[in-house]
Amino acid sequence: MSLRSGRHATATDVARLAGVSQSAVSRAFTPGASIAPDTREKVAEAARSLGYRPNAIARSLTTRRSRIIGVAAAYLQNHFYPDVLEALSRGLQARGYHLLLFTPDAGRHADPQLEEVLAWRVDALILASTTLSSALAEQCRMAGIPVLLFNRTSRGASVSSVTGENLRGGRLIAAFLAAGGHRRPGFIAGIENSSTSRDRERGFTGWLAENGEPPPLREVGLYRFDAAAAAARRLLARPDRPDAIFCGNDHMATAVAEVARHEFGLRIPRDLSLVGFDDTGPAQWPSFSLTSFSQPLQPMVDAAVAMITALIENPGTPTRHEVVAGELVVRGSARIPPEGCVSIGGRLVWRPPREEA
Amino acid sequence: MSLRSGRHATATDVARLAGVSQSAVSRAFTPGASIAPDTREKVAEAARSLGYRPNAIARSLTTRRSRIIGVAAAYLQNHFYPDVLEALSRGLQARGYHLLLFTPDAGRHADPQLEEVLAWRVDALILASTTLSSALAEQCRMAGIPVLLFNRTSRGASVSSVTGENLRGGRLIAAFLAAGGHRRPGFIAGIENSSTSRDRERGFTGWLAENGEPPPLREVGLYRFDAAAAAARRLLARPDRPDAIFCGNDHMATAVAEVARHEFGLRIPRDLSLVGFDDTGPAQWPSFSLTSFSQPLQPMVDAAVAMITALIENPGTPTRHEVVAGELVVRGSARIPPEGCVSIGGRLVWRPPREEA
DNA sequence: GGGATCACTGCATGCGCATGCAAAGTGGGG
DNA sequence: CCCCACTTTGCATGCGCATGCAGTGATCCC
Repeated sequence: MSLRSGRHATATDVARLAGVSQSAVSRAFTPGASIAPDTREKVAEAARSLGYRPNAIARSLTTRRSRIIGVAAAYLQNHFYPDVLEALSRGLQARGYHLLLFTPDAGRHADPQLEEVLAWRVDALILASTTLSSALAEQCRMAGIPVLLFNRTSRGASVSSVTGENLRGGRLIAAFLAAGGHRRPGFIAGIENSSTSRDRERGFTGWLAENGEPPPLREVGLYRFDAAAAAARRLLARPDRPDAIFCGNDHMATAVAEVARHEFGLRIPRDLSLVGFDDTGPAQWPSFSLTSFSQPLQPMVDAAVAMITALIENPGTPTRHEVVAGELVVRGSARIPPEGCVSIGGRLVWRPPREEA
Repeated sequence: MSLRSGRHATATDVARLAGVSQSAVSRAFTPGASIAPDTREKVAEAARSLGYRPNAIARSLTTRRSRIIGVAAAYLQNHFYPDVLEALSRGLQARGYHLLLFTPDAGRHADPQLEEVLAWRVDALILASTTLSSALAEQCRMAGIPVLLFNRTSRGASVSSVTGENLRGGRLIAAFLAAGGHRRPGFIAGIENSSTSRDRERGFTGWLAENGEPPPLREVGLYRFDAAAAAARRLLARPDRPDAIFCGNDHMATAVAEVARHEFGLRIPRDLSLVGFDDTGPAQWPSFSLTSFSQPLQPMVDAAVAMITALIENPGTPTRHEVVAGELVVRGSARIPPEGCVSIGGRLVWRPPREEA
C-alpha cells in the first residue's frame, strides 16, 4: 500500500504516482489554488490509493499557522467547564481549528507552563478558568499570540474577554432576595482575586448598600465543592444564620444545598433561600431546582469563537470585552417575590419591578 | 527584543547572538546531547535574552514525533469523562505529551473526522467515549498509529483497552440486589452496541439466570440523562414496577433518582433501590448517596498513561486489555443486605458471602 | 496572423530544527 | 614527544509542504 512500509505517504510519493510535481499535489489540497480540474482528479486518485493525507505539522511549519488553539482549563469538576470545552471544541473544529489542552500542574503554581504554550506556536490561547493567573495572559499577549479570557476579565483592559453579566447578575440577585423578604443575606465568594467573583460580589453588595440593606455575611468557597461546603457549615452554624445565600456559582450552590439539607436539616427554600450563578448542570435537576443567573453557554461560546478567529485572522483587532446577557432564572430554591416574575420562552425569569441599570 | 519584529526568535538567531552554530543551540535544548557546559550556558543566556523557545512544530517535523495525543471525547455531561480528561491530561503532560481534543460533530456520524486525526500525525489516539464506533480505532491501527480504548473494548482483540470490571461489577450488583431481597430487578442499558454496556448487562443478567432469579425488566438509556429519565418513566409506570434498578452508569442513575422521587414520589431506597456504575461525581453527594460499582479514576488513568507511552515508545508492544479492579461501594440508595458489607479504607463495600468468580 | 492575455505547471527555495559525519581540540599513556 | 581515544563543534542535509517566479501552451482579439 504505502511506499516505505510504516511511513505515511508524502506529497512527493503522490506526485510520482500521479505523474505531476509535488507542487501540484500541494495545490490539489489547497482550496482556491490554481490547478486544472483533471490534474486535481489525478492527484486525488493517487492520494486515495496511497492513503495520503497532507501532514498538518509540515503545513503548519510553512504557513506559520498551526491551526491549534491552546486552551487552559482546570477543575473540570465544575460542570460549566466541560460544557464549555465541548462546545468550544465543536465550534472551532467547524472552522478548522483544534484544541490543545493545557492543565495546570496539580501541586505547583497554577499556571500551566507558559513554556509549553509558546513552544507549540498555538494560533491563540483561551484561558477558560477563573483560577489561572492573568500573568500568563499578559506574557502571551506580549509574545504576540492572541489571548482570550473566557468567563473572566483582566484588570488592564489589554486582553479580550467573554463573560456573563456578572455585575448585573449580582445586583439583580440582591434585588430579588430583598424583594423576597430576606433580611440576612449571605454570600459565598469564589476565588478572591478572580474578576468574575469580584464582579458578582460587587454587584451584590453594591445593590444592598445602595438600598439600605445590611451587608451580607461573607465566606469564601474558592469555586470548589468542598471549600463551599465548609463555607456553608460556617455560615449555617452561626446564631444569626443567613436566611438566604447567594453562591458565586452553581457548583458551590449545590454543595451548600447538600450541607444545608443533610447536615443542618434545613428545608429549601422554607428555611433558607439559595441562589446560584451559571444556570447549568445539576443545578437544573429537580433535586436542586436552583434559582440562578444564567450564563448562556452557546452565545458565550459563539462569541468566543468569533472573537478568537477575528483575533487570529486579523491581528490588528482591538481588544474587546464581550458581555453576554443572561437572565435570573427562577426555580424553587429561593422564595419567590410577589411580583417581577415573567415567563419567557418557557422559563420563569425575574425582572425587577423598577429596573436599576 | 526579538530580531524580526513580531516573529519568534529561531535557533539561528540565538546561534548568531551566542556566537555558536545552530546545531549547538539545538543540542543545548536536547537533553543528553553532546555539548560543553559553558556552551550550553552561553546558549541559554542568548536564548533568554531573545525569549527563544524551540519550535515544537518544527521539532515534530524532524523527529517524526509530534508528542501530541489525540483524544476523542463526546458527551462530557457524564461527569466521569471530564474527570478522566483532566487526569489524563495531567498524567501525559508530566511525560511531555499533550492532548489534542477531537469532538464528534453533533449532528452527523458520531466519529470525529478520521481525516483530521491522521493529518495531525498524533503519536497515539485515545478513544474515551463509549459512543464512538470502533471503525475509527481499526483504521488508525492500520494506519500505524497506536490506539487505546478507554472505558470500552473492541470485539476483535486487536486494539488495546483499559476498562473497569464491567462483567464482575454486573454480577456483583445482581448478587447484591438479590441478597437485599429484591425480586423484580430492572436494568437500564447504556448504548446498546458498546462493549461496556454489554458486559455490565451480561454480568447482571448472567448472575440472575444462574441463580434462578427472574430476568430484569429492561430499558435503554443510551448513557444520557434525558434518555435515562425517559427509560425510568417507562419502567416506573408499569404495574409490575421493579423494586430495584441497576443503571448502566451513575449519570443515568441520577436521572432515574430524579424521576423516581420527583415524578413518582418514590422514596429511595424504601420504594426503590438504585445502583449505578462509576462511583463518581454527583452520585457521591448526600442527595443521591448512590450505591455504585467503582471505576477508580486514578488507577485507570495511570494504566492508560503507561500503556499509551509503552505503545508509542515501543511499537511492538502487544495489545493488552487492562481491567482495573473496582469495588461495590455501598451507600444509601439501595437496601443493604444483612451480610456481606465490610469497611475498607473508610468506605463501605460489599463482598458476596460466597465469592463467585 | 501576431501579439497579448490567461490558465496551469514545475522549479527552486525556505519554514525551524535534528542529526550523521567529519574536523578540531584535549588529554593521557607509553 | 607522539599517537590514540574521547569530547565538542560545525557543516550539510533532510523532515513534508507552500509558494513566488518563470515558463509553457492555449485562447483571444484586432
